[in-house]
Amino acid sequence: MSTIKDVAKMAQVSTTTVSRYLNEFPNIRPETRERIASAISVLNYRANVAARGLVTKSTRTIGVVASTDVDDFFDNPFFMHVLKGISRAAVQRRYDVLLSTVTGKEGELLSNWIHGHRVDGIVLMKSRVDDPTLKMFACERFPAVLLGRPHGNEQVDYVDNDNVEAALRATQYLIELGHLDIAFIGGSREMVVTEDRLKGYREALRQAAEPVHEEYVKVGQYAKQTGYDLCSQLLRLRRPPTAIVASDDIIATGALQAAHQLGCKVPQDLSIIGFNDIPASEFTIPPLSTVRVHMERLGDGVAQLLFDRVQDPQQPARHLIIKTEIVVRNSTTIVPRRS
Amino acid sequence: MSTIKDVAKMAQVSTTTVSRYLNEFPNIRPETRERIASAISVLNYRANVAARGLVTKSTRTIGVVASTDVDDFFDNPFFMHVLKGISRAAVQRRYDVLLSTVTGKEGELLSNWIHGHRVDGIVLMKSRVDDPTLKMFACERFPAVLLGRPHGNEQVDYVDNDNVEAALRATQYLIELGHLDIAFIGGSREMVVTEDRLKGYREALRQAAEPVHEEYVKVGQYAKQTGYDLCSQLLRLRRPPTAIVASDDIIATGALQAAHQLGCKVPQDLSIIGFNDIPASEFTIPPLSTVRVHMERLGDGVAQLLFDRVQDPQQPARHLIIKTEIVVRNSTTIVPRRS
DNA sequence: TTGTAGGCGTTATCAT
DNA sequence: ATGATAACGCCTACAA
Repeated sequence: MSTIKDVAKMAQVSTTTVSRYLNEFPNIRPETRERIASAISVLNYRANVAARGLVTKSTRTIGVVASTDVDDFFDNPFFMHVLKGISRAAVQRRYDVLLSTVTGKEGELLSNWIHGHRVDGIVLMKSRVDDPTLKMFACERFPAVLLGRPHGNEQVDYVDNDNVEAALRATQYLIELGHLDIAFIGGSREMVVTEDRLKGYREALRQAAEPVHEEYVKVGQYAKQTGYDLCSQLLRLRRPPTAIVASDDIIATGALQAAHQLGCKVPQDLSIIGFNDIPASEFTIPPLSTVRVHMERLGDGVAQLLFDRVQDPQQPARHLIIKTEIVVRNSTTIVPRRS
Repeated sequence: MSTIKDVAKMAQVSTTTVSRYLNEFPNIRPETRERIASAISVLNYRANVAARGLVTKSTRTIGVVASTDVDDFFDNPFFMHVLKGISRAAVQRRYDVLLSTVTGKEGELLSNWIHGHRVDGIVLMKSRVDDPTLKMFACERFPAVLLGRPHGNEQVDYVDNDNVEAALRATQYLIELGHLDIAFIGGSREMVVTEDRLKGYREALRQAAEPVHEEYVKVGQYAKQTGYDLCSQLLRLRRPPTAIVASDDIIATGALQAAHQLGCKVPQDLSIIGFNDIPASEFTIPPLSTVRVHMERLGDGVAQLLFDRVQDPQQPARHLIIKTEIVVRNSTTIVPRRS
């Protein structure tokens, strides 16, 4: 493995000049430039990232940390699409992406990355209601962007959907179809996104002057199994709901399966609307009505904000809200006659 | 940001001792140990990765490069599940994962990562039939593992499915159902995986003494659109096939859609079998028969081989073949009567 | 058990 | 337009 010294020696110049060449300084004689270029190509030289980072204090790397269970992360197309947006944006700017999923001790990971100068900035995926890591960022003044929104009014950059509004509209849509017994199933209430969507759901009911039946509100994890379990429970209720708002397509998918197995026909007996519009939603049985959240745009936005902040760490916090829209497919219809 | 010197000063010891503490050397007086520990915690110190890497020549990072289109990568659950396996294995060993998707100039990326000492080892996802990057690894003797298999007999570690065998069995299964007009649709023939599965398909036909109709063999990209397009083409043939082997569930999904739109009933009019058994395959209309490839195990295997090689770069090349199995759902049935 | 000093490969500061 | 030299923060002989 050759170093800058080897190149300098072969090109018969000082390491300084080689360094200048590498960093595209203007004032180098074309002749010297030539010699350096050919030396580099002969030696197949590439700058040592560690050495460079040590002095420049920059890594040209951004970290992406998903504070979720590994399965919930990789199995959920939502995250993968956001990740795609981030990755694409990073490649464009010639940055690398460091990826990590940790549950529990994300604090330690972040400490290592931040204080260990491992990354120039961090994307934090999914915020919890009471997120200690968020406080870290605030204290550290380290470039970071949140996917989702903070629960309090912390000064962090973030990109989020209009979740409250979206859930409100989704529920209203069901109400307009004549549904009154509408249930809500979601992931952990520790996630802000769950709270927000639940809030929109409640608000729609309130505006329609309908009561919220607490046995209609159930949560678990952001996984298919949760959808399956909760839907089963709902359908076994004395008075089962005629419609369900699922706070994630993955969950809706599980609900679909449960309904099917319990002989409950969707949408005739039960309407289901999901969230995200993952590709699979188009192919479920029946195709799933859902709230489209523009996953890649979220990723783009997150990357955009992050790189801006890396460049100017002092600027005031910025927020980006991506509008959603309801996609009506075949899992929702007008309310059935009560038997 | 504090350095090892700050810690040393505060703990009233030399940096050497602190370094020893960090690297868990045995001979440190409990008393000193205490002082160092508390200094670290007060200063919230973490070792600078660049500085450490500069001297140790290790990064505790593995690189994952997908030499595919960004969309084909992130949209395909196959890759995401493999990535999950890798990520999990890396976390266990306290390694970080650097992720990159590049099309075209993967050579430059790999050069930078390898010669720039950016990673300790590399996972290369998907091998092309004539892959120059593979030759690079061979020359560089850099720790690397291939997901898929090399086309020639290059000396590289790799993990792969028994693709030829699997496609053979899948096709045989269709033949046993009475099908004779069996088509094959797949991704690019530049990928070894496509060639292997095509080979198994041909072999099954050969063993059954059936001719291979070349108009029944069609390829495109590993994307849903390809499945849609190719299936449409096949169904418009003078004599359309009664069954299709799709070399990826994503492609099969597109085929399903095309059949549906053209009024061709699956499986009554057309049997389709896919590859991979992605989660969505269970929920397509109808649920997809497919070849299960144990995606996460592939990821585990890749990581296992890679870390072994990082530890001992000299050992001879190893290969891991993960057995597949056919999962029969509802997209395949006995051959229909020819009208 | 602990400390001193040199070096890892690069960039930055001053010179020339 | 180019060089000499001193950091950057850590580890590792070697010494005590």
